Amino acid sequence: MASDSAAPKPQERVAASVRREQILAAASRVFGERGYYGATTDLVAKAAGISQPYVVRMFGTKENLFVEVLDRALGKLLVAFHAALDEAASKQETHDEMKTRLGAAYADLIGDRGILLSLMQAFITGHEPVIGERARSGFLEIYQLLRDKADMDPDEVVEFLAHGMLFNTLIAMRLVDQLDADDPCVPELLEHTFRTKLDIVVNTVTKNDTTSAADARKTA
Amino acid sequence: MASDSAAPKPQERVAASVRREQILAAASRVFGERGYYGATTDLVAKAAGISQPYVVRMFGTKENLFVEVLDRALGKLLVAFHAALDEAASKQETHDEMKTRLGAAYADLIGDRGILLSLMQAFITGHEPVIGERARSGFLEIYQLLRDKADMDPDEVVEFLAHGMLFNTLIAMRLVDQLDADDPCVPELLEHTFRTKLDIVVNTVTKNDTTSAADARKTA
DNA sequence: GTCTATAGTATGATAGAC
DNA sequence: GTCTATCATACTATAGAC
Repeated sequence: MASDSAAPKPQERVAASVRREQILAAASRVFGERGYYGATTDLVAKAAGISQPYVVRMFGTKENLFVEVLDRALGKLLVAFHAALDEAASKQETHDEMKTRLGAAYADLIGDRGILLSLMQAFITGHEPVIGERARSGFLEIYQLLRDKADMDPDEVVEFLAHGMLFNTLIAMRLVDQLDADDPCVPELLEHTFRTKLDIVVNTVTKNDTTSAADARKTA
Repeated sequence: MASDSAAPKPQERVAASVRREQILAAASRVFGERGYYGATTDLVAKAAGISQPYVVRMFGTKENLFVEVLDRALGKLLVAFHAALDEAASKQETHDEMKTRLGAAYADLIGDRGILLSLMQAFITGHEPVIGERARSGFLEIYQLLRDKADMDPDEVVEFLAHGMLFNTLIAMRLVDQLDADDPCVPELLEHTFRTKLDIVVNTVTKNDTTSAADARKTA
């Protein structure tokens, strides 16, 4: 109800590196919601509170902006997994404890819908030469990290990734927000997928949820 | 190399029901590749070999066309699963044999990239009121079919769905086409995901692959 | 570091002919 | 059943001022 508070018009001069991150965060939400083709540089600009030509000026092309959004998401994911593994190692946790920790790190990261959805959008854009290539190499990087640094065997990694993809889908579909639905299947499916009580699921998933991309559209 | 053979200009009068199916098939490919926002009615028209206003005339709005594409995909999926279950029942197969049969039916269906990708695009568009609602109810229908008619317990269903989502992602990402890549992880990941030898995977996945959406774009 | 103005193109949908 | 013509809007990217 707080008017258009999500995208305050800065209009002040800000260090390029700061502005860069603001734009990337806004672009994650817009690309996540509308996909590579459907997102517009103007929507990104509005979500970031700056002018459209400035977005283009800073990133050159829409394709390049998307690739940078993807790199940022993959980077955060790799950093989170490395941190979780280091933590598990330092505490001499068991293999299963480490896997739980990895799952928690993942759930925490994709609590940011922009990150989650822009990753999914990248995977679904595999036919674009530049984006597809980066998506594939990023996915393989994660596979290798889990197999080598987390010491999982291939079947274990596949299991882990498969559940991650189902997480992604349920959150993207917004089934998590449908708990009040009349269908008793919804809580059943969610509890069995997330293997934990529902209130924890909802808290984790809803925590970082931002709606700036939608705000920008309404404001437009 | 066969020029633009994929989208022959019909120009003849054809029964509306036939034209309808042609447009839906073309729209599946276009929406699958470019998403709901990024697809255009003109691209759909070109892929179907008819004029853009005729697409709008027949389906009213782009949103309605997308919903019909989604319904068609969900319908095919449900029919395929029901048929697989009936077949398994008539042959008095074991629970595990039935699950294998379901997996095969799924792999066969998503050999059509248009179906696979437009389903994924629908899931990722959960924030659109009409599309999101249909995507959620369709997903729940599949969940219930597996749990009740296939007699799986919730954890089994989740396991089945999770692997399906990983299938989807790997195919969408076009990792399957990257077997010649220098990275030995690719075949390893694919073999463990699809739990079968690679040549079977590739044959199944590549079988129905059409490129008409891409053709339409080049022709434009 | 950031803007306004704008060029050139593409968009969804309607009107109306055949 | 299918088209051409067209309106009003929106797109990416560039030019150039401050």
